[in-house]
Amino acid sequence: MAAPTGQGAPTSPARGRRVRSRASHSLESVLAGAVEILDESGAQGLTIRALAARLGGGNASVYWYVSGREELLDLAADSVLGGVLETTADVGSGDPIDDLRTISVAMFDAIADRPWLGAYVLRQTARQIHSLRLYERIGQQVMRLGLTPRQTFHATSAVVGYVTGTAADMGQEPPEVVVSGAVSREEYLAEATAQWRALDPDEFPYIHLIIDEFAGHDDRDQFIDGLDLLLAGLRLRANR
Amino acid sequence: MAAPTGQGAPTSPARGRRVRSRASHSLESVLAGAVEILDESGAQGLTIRALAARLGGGNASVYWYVSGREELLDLAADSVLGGVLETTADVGSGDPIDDLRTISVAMFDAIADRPWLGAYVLRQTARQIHSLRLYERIGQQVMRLGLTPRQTFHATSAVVGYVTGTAADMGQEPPEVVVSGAVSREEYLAEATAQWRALDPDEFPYIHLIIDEFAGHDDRDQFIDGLDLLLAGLRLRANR
DNA sequence: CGATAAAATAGAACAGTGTTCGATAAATCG
DNA sequence: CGATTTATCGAACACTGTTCTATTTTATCG
Repeated sequence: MAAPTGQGAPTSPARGRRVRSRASHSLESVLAGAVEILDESGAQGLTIRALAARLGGGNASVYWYVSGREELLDLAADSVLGGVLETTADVGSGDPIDDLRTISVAMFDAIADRPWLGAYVLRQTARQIHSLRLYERIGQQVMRLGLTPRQTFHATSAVVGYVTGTAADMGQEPPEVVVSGAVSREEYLAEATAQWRALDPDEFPYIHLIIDEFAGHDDRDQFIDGLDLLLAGLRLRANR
Repeated sequence: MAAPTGQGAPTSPARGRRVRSRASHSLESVLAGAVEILDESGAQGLTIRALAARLGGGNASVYWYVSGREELLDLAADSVLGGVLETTADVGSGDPIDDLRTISVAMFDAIADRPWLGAYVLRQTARQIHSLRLYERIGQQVMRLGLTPRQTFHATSAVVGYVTGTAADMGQEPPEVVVSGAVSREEYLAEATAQWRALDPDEFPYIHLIIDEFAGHDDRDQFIDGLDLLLAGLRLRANR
């Protein structure tokens, strides 16, 4: 009745001399298939039926490994974050704020080109074990700054909030016309900036000041620049 | 469900006086109804049928005012942000960073108790006029710091990213069991912290350091504390 | 071994969704 | 008044997540 939603790998299915008349999955293969679909066609493209078809089985089989679509998305996001955990496994021996920066950038990179990820990352740590560990790892760097528990908690939340918020914003699912390929990404951006240029300069001085920057900006640079603002403020507080 | 008047004989033109046999809407009433439903039952509760029923008309009528559900959500979110725009109308004559703080907090307050808002705010400025103006207003405060266009753009994006990211995170739609009322919010939180407390202290020192803070924390305080970190870093850069 | 229980798989059906279509009523205007 | 535009609405379509039940495969154990 209860599906093994936590971590347990179902007993190995890979053996058998007889030809299978039924498909055979595992939590890992289900999540891998989900991530594939998500990467290809976004969160909207991940339907239970599409996933079942990719796995070569029936729809209902997915529900053996996952309680529903929501948990599927949470776990798929969490599985990707496992990669970030590995990438940053050895971080933690340098300057605390430098280490914080390293982890944050790694996290950003993971989310940046996965538009679907932002919305499901660090949502339900009860079922997202990798997310929890990543949160812990970030918190540990902040701990080394010697602040109070309260300050440590707030600073960690601020960093996580900035990273996920900015990454989610930048990795936003493009409109369907772009996904479908009817309009190229460049055309779409050109039209957006054109619309901004048409705004009244007296009413929108800021937009007009930064429009050229916007038109040719790099998301990653922008993210890191903002992150450094936050970390500068944090360093200031730590040295007080 | 039924039409307000005279559903029995739709085509009968009632002798002396005309009887309205059809509902009549407007974009404003459609968005207002949408916001009502969103406030009551979250993004998942906003279905076209539920909205049409509240407006007392047919489903298809909604599509006269809005291209689809996606645009409906974008516009509903934008209409709420109009309130923030009014609240902060007179901001802009004090210390730039203080003003930035004021606007950010106003924006946070608007999103905080509207779990659905976070995901749709500042998404499609092409159709979200209030969002665009709010973005402009934030940018104008940053402009006053006398940074380069590039720095101004990055700093503005950082503030917006932090505010929306943190607010969206904090205003997350609670699990269905909480929404439905099967489990109270306190019980849910108690269970979550209990699960954290059960973690190995050697492996999760950070979690154990902050668990008491987490259990009794106030979202708003936490948000403002983190915001001040970011603004401190910004002030540092401005004075350089 | 073989029987019995448990773990997995899958087809079909259910209730609900966003959206489109065509008909039609109401408002507008010459 | 008639003609045209604006707005409303029921019905239908294609698709969704999910559940039910039956069935197959694997593990357990006397």
